[in-house]
Amino acid sequence: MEQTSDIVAARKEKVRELREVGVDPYPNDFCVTHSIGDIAVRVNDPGFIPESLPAGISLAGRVMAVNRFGKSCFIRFKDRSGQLQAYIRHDKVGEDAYALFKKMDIGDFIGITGEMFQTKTGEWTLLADKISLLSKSLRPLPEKFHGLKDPEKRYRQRYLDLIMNPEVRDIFIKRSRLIQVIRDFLLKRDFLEVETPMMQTIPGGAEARPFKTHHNALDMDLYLRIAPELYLKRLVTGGFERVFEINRNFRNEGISTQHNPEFTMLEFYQAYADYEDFMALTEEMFQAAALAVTGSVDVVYQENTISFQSPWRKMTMHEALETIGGIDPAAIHHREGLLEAAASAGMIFENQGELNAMGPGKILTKLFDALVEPRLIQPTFITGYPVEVSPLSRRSRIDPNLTDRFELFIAGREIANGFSELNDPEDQRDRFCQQLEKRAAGDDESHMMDEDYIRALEYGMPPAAGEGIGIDRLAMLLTDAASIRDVILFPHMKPTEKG
RNA sequence: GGGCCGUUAGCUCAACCAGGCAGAGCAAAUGACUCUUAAUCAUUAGGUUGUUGGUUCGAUUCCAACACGGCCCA
Repeated sequence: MEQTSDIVAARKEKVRELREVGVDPYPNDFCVTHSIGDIAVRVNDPGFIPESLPAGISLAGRVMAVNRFGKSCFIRFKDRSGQLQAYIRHDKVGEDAYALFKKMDIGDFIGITGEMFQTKTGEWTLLADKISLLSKSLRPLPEKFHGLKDPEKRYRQRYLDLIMNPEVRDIFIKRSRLIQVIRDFLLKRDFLEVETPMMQTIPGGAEARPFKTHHNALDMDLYLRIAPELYLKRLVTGGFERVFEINRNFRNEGISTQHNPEFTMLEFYQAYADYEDFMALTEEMFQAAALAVTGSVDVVYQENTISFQSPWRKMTMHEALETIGGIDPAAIHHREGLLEAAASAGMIFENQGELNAMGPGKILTKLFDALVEPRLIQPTFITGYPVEVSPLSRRSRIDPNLTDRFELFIAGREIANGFSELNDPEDQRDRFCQQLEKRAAGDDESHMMDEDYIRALEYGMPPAAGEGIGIDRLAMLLTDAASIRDVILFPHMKPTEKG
């Protein structure tokens, strides 16, 4: 039980008094004729003609500020679309209504019916004929000027953050628009939006630790998905040649400014396309998204300006390690050289088991993550990923140790991962077996065997390309957010002692 | 997992270094005020200083552990 402050007690007393005189503090019968933004935009238009307004405007919103005088009062109230000033006069609304109005507080929802007029400073204001309390607020809002700053409180009580901080509200509107643009982009290209299982018996499609849960009636363990990939490719096999899904993935890993345990991923698959087609498609998609969300293909992100203008830089992993990572080309081609390079780069491997499970490909990508990734600021496609770290990707025709795969890096982070899909069921089985060996050697992020997926491939899957894009990270880029928590409405937080 | 920083009134912050009655602004209450917009004026109230211990005559202040959060590193 939280201690009740004097302020809350006083407001509860007001509720009691209102009920006593027959006023419902929580009615639901007020008829709104316009949004506040609708009226605000009209009256602020240079070509506004006052006669164009209808007589009798009814607006509803939350009271954000009050300037009281003896027998009149200015308030500012807002709804989803905007904010407006209203003027309430004792001689206009009547004595009884004005007396009731005196019980209203900042934070209350009210409905006002009246006419627009201009104050002596020229501000268009709603002059109230009639005011109604729509919902009584019992707790005081944070302070009007400094707002709510405490990050913990902002995340835990996001509703307060949204009420007080318009820029936070704006981020989530942009996030919504981003997802809408991506959805439209894919639908226009004949992709079908689908939903696949969140609860899986074999958590596949990525290398990550899953969350485990339990189905009571079936008495069986299930995993929350780490990726939808294998189900989406089953659908490609089933004849849905172009599919996509925008939905949550769950990974049982640490939390940071870049990681939330549940995050939103776009995955899409297209038959008869390859990874090069998808690099081109990705450029187009990101340009459309940047334009729709920020109005430009050049986006300011923290201390950098990111340009989504085509063409984007492309490098192989080897090239990037040599030119950006400063690794000796001779060292790249054998395990010992790579381990030496890793040691001189100050990388520490946690235990011998993990190290034993690592082939040269894994060490290579670890080196890349440490030395190159943070330095890829402008959009860059990295290709030439080793087969060892790409168990679901098609083998390169030129070098069977590499795959037809790319990852996209922007602002020093991985944003997307795409490849031509491996559709040879025998090769896929071998790859899974190699993953099982790594798992046995101590790498618990290795892929599990999925017999049904192989069976699907045995029926024949058309050649296809697939890609996954981290929506939260893309939203961060396009809203200039430093932390993933700033683009997730309710980021994961540990419960407090009091609950 | 490690390092650093933070947690004081509803909110934003002081006071802590060098222990001695815990303050301000906004919000709130009461009063004045029919054009304010961070309104103004007067008065009033509001605190288990994150939790638990320790040192001390005395702890918001010093020490320890813990909880939660932020940033950085792994």
